[in-house]
Amino acid sequence: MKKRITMKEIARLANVSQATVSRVINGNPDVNEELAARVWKVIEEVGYVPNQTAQTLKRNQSKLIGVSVSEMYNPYFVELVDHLEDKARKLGYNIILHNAKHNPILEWENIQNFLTRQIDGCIIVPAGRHNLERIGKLPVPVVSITQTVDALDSVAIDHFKAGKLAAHSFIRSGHTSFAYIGKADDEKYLGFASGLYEHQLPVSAVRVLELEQTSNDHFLVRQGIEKHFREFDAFPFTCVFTENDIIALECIRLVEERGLKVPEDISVIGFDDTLLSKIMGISSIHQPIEEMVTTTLELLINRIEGKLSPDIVSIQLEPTLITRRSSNHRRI
Amino acid sequence: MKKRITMKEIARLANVSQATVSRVINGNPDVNEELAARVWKVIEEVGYVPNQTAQTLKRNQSKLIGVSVSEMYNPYFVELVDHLEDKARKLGYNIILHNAKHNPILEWENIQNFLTRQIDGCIIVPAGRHNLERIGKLPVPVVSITQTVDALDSVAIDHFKAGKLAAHSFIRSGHTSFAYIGKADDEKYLGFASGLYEHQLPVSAVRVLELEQTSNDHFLVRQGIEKHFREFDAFPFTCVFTENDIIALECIRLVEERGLKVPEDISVIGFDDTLLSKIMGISSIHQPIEEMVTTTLELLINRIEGKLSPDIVSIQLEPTLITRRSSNHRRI
DNA sequence: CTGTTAGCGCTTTCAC
DNA sequence: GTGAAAGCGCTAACAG
Repeated sequence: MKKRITMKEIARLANVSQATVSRVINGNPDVNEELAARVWKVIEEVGYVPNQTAQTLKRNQSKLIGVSVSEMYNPYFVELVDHLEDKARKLGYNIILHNAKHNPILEWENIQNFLTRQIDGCIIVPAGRHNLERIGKLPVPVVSITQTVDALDSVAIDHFKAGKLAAHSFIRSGHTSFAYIGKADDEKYLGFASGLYEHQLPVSAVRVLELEQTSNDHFLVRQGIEKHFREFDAFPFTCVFTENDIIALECIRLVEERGLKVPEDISVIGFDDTLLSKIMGISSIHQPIEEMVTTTLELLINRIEGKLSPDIVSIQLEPTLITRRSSNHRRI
Repeated sequence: MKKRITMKEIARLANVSQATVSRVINGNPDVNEELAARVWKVIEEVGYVPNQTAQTLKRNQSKLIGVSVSEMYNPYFVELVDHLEDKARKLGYNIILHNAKHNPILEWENIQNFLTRQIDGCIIVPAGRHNLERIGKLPVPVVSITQTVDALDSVAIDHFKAGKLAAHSFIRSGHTSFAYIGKADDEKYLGFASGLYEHQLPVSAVRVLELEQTSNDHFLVRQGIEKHFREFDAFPFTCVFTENDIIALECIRLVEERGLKVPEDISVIGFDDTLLSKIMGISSIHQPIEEMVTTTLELLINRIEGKLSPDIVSIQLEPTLITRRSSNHRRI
């Protein structure tokens, strides 16, 4: 464990001024080549790395982006974070990650902590709506990812359209009685209902099984679904659209435990197209993660660099339905 | 987007010196209560947050811990990171995360980047052995988590013992022909073989199916296993121990696709006891994540604070076998 | 108890 | 082209 080396030390060893070392490191073109070479040599030899903290203080930019996600149970968010970290690093930024666990108080604390670290910008998967207003007033740009919200720049797929996709697919397969599991005040449910409506199916054709908890812990999700299923002797629907893949997976397991077959008796379409659905052969609405991440970072960095007009930017990407085994069945 | 407020500004507004504001913020007990109240009031009013970058520079400690993981495909590492972040934050530290993707060059770049950010310490899931030597020479303390390595402080379960647990369990269930899927130069394989040896079973009783790639991408894992399976008309073993749960899961799927039953025809024990095994009912070696995380942070922070003798600390925790459906079957 | 001051490591005018 | 010097926001002696 050797001591950290500073620029001053490099300057001394290379027999130049600190200013010159700084110029060399920052690629200032008008430094004598010979000097530059001497400086680089010393830097290599002693393994010097610049102190980014001091740079941050001086330049008033940290090259740090705060990322707040609402949870990590859903592999979808993990993929998101993984790509964000990778892509941001390639753009010269580092990420500082917090998991708000669906807790608005924690979310706000985390954001305060980000501020403390002098982040240049912030990307959030909002944990509810509680903090949105004050998040909009932060001294740094913020982009909401995966959720379109009024007061913030955002990048997300069109959830309404996604819901329609699921509805249309079920209808084309001959289903006439439907279920939706998840939060009902969600665009994707509204889209689903709207998709049915377009085909003259009444809203009453869809049974909403609302889950109490917001967490996507498998065990809790399972309990939540089970509670609804216990009310049925026979299932009053032949297909289920779920808020996410975790719910879809647990739904399928519970259906099968009751001796019914997926997709023959009950078809299922999930949401997010995560590893879970890929592994388990579950049909799912695909979210283009890489595109969302690229778009989000572009937007955020443009904001950081002040290149955008103050109007809120709301980017909606196209959802697609990936059909796999769980809904690959035609009724009648 | 308002401008960031500094301590100087607070001092001006509260009509005190900057030093006093600093004292108030840092909870220095000998400040006049009335003054302190006045300062706090201003802080609240303008929503001031201290600039941790400046603190870092001055105090020469960043309260930042670098975390480098070898991959994120395995949910085990996700859980690890999630707990690390949570626990570290509660101890006053933030985490800066990098995914080395099993790439030693990337791993080293990431560590350099950590240094640049003035991390106080570093926690790594080593991506191979390539960088271990120079990692040991870093100017900050480093703890290896999940893997015991010679040159570094480490916290991990006893993989050798874990392998034995799996072997003993299979033997007790009446198995006499075994397979291991994963890297063969792994302690857990050695333990497995040793467990068989203890019961007078020859090393030849275990068939090693080595996977070429280190990544745990489901698709690649599946391909790797398939390649081995294609060589068999009938499986020359009745039970399989795998390096991790992803391999276990894909193994089970492939066995079932061949029309065989798990656990009746082939029993399977995985490793890590991740969500995957919990959801899918796969027997698995449990790793006590929370305990590992707590222990690791304790160790690292003690090192940071210089409270430990220079000797390398290698902590081995107890593995346990969680038996679920995939190995719950007695032969003959 | 409170204010003044120096300085953490770096960048960036401003002279030379 | 290169060096000297000021200052980013904060903490910690040191005076008073």
